[in-house]
Amino acid sequence: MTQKSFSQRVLRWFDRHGRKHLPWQQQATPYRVWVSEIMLQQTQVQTVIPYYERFMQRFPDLPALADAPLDDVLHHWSGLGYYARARNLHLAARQICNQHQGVFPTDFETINRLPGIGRSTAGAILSLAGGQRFAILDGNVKRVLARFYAIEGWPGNSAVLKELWRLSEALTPEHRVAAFNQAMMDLGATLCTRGAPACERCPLADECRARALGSQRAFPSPKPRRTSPLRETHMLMLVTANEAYLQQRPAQGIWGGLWSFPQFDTHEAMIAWCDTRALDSSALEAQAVVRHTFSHFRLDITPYRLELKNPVFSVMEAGGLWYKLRSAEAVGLAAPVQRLLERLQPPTEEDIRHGTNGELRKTGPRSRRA
DNA sequence: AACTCGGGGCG
DNA sequence: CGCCCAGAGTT
Repeated sequence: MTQKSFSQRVLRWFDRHGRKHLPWQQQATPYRVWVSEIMLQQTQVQTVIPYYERFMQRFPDLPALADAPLDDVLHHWSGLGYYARARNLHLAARQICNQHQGVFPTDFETINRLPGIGRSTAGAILSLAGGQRFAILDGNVKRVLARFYAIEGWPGNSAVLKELWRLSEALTPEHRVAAFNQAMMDLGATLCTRGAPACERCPLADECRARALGSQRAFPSPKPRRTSPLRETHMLMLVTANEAYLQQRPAQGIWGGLWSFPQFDTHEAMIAWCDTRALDSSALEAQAVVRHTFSHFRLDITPYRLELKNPVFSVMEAGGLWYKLRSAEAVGLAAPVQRLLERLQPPTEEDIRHGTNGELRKTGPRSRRA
């Protein structure tokens, strides 16, 4: 598709369906666009709007922002997160007032050097507020372009990023740049969404390569995860001669609905749990760490054994059971829990004769949902 | 519970 | 240059 055809389609769509009544689109001065762009880097439009209104009421122009104490700026930012951006905003406002007599620069390089403003934000300010022909490349535009051209690779990779910038530059029209850039962001934010793109309403759909491949969601490629993060947990193995105490995990999340030992982030939390149930936490015996690997992270489990004479009623609560070690109960067990249960199983004389280690090994429950 | 976002800062 | 980070919202 030619640049002209691409931008015509996008602009035509914008005229019919684009957003034209956002607060920063009214009196789109460089200052107002700048503040909106910084807020929108971290938060979606609907959330930003009330913050933006309050911010503009308090800091209506560049001098108002530059003259304000940082604390006041942070106060108006609180709840948005990413407070370093508010600091940069304030710092840049002071720089503009000191070095440019309070007039927002209209030169790309000058704007690009201000703290917190990079290539995309500089382009957005100059195009949306001044109509200058500069391309942008925020997350929305990256997604639209990566799909339309089926660009392989993660956009954090410099070669991929360079290619996306090249495409964005090449597609940016000479005229109506503000509408075009706003339209590209709107397309990404409202139609070409990450999870369920509404291709049937997209003006580019019939030439979109990702759509032709039927794999819109594969673009842009996700960030490659090399070393999965290592997490830690502590499991309490409350055992009698024949039983172990298990709890059913919440239906949602890791090991949803499966049975597991009581689990704690810290050893201290485990001790506190024992103490409130009149269990002798000084008798806890730490066992060898078990490493379990998930698709996205590794989990180091530190098991602690606490031997009891009899099943103790005081630990019982909703979603708990005393698991009979020698009977294959029909409950789903998290994989590492099953391994730990096997270890708990004292070998019978028969096991010793046959060189096996307990009946769970032969007939133990599989990970079937309870 | 993982992923996302643009820019800054690090080695 | 490649990698990680801030942090609240989204999926």
